[in-house]
Amino acid sequence: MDKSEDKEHPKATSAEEKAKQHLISVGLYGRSVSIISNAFRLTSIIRSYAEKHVFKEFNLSFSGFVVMWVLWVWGDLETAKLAKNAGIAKSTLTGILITLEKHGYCQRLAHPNDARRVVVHINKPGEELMEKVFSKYHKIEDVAVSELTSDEFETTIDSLRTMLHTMEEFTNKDNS
Amino acid sequence: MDKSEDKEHPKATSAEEKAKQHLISVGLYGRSVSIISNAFRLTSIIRSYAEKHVFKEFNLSFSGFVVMWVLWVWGDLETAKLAKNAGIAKSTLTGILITLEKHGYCQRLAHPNDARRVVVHINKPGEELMEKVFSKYHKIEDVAVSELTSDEFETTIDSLRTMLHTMEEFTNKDNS
DNA sequence: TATATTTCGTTTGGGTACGAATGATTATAT
DNA sequence: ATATAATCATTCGTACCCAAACGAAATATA
Repeated sequence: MDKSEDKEHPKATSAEEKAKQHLISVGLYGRSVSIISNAFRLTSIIRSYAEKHVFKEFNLSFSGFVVMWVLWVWGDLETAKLAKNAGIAKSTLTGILITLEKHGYCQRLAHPNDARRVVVHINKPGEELMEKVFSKYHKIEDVAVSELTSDEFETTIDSLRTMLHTMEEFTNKDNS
Repeated sequence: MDKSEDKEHPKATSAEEKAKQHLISVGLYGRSVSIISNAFRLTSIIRSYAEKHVFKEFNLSFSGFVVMWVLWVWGDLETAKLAKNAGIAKSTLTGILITLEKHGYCQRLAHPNDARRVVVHINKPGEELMEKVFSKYHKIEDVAVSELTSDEFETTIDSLRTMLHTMEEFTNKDNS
């Protein structure tokens, strides 16, 4: 990783510059635009690349991967918590679980005490899948950060955690 | 914006810590995980909040917003370029344009020289929409970055641009 | 012990989302 | 000129995505 301190600032893309000029012209430009919209573009490009070059050969959608990832990390989970951790609606999870079960990656189990609830369990094929898929996916993450300096790397980790924490606090306020 | 240099590093969420411990246990932990997965979580939370609290009242999906945003910034655009700039497939754009046209936000026009092509034009209601929607949406962006120090802010802008540029180069290589 | 109320996962309906096949149009080759 | 190839947006089939409605089961109220 490059450690030089006089590294050039990366130029904004033409799309970013075009957007900025337009927003200035209508009096709506603010600096936060550059951060958030570039974060969206970055995650979008990583997602579509991973879908095409990693997930596809394992019959996984991006959300299917995220669901498996949560199960892999947390172990058995009820559907409500699984959906929340995966960032999708309960109703969406139902369909994704149908697909994942079809491939034998996980299975739904009856809750011992409550017949309404369902516990989702990752199967052995699912665990073996995740070891393969994650190590492939992780290489893309490594590429993405490969040009960052050490300082940029550490500062950006902190910034993303801070922004995440700010938004989690903010979005929890109107749920109460 | 806080400028103190001895600011506490934000703690990782329990999800991030749990994931890290699991990845260490299977020998797959790498530092880039923290950046990219937190970027995904951040954009996901901003997206769903904006969908619920901003876009919904204007009958806009997130992708509908992005399409309108591209039209607003770039002006008239052929469908292929519009889809590419919006980060969606051409076939997806067809459906989104049907929805947007239904609300009168934009319209398809015949290309003057080539009957195969279609030019998409933002209508006046669409422009008025974007001024209202964007200023509301932008407030969310401002909230997201509100706890960053000036240094974090500037460094993170650079980092995101660098990562975006790295991934654009990387993903263009296998298209050739 | 009936009967509301709450709390679950699932179904439903409308709208994305993609790649592949389609059909219409233009460009190129014979 | 006529056949072939290339290039468009759209349609198709499958999967995702959400909110709201649903039905089953657990809990609270009477």
